[in-house]
Amino acid sequence: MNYWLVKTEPETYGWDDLVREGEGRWDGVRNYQARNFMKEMMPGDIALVYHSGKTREIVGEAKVVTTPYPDPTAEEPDTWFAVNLKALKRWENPVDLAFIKAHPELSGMKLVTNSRLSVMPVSEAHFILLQQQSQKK
DNA sequence: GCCAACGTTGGC
DNA sequence: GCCAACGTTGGC
Repeated sequence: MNYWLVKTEPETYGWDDLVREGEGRWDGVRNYQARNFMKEMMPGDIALVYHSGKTREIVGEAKVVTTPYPDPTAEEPDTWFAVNLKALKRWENPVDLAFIKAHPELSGMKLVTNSRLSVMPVSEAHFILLQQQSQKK
């Protein structure tokens, strides 16, 4: 079981859209590095959902429910991939980018060191820390 | 709105 | 294969 972080602009497709759809297709990734990570996803993996743009924060956890499959929205569907995600839990207290940057434990996250990557692995240690933070008042 | 960082494209 | 030009992402 692996942990991931996926980024999205909530104006385009965000947490609320995922909740509304129940199971949503995470598509549109057009970056090779992100694509390569996505291809490693397995059903049962957990993906943190991060909103970029006006607010910059991890808003909740979703579960990967399919293996990666060709992205139907791509012109070359053999090149790009999608997975389906199911919203698991909205975080009571979203963890924002400023917090992550300010904490030495977390400041090595790819979210900080490679700010343009839209799909990235998250270590279990980081995941646990982030989850604990989201449960604090 | 600006700009830094990064990725891609295309001329040579 | 190099690199300048350009486009995009995303934080500020």
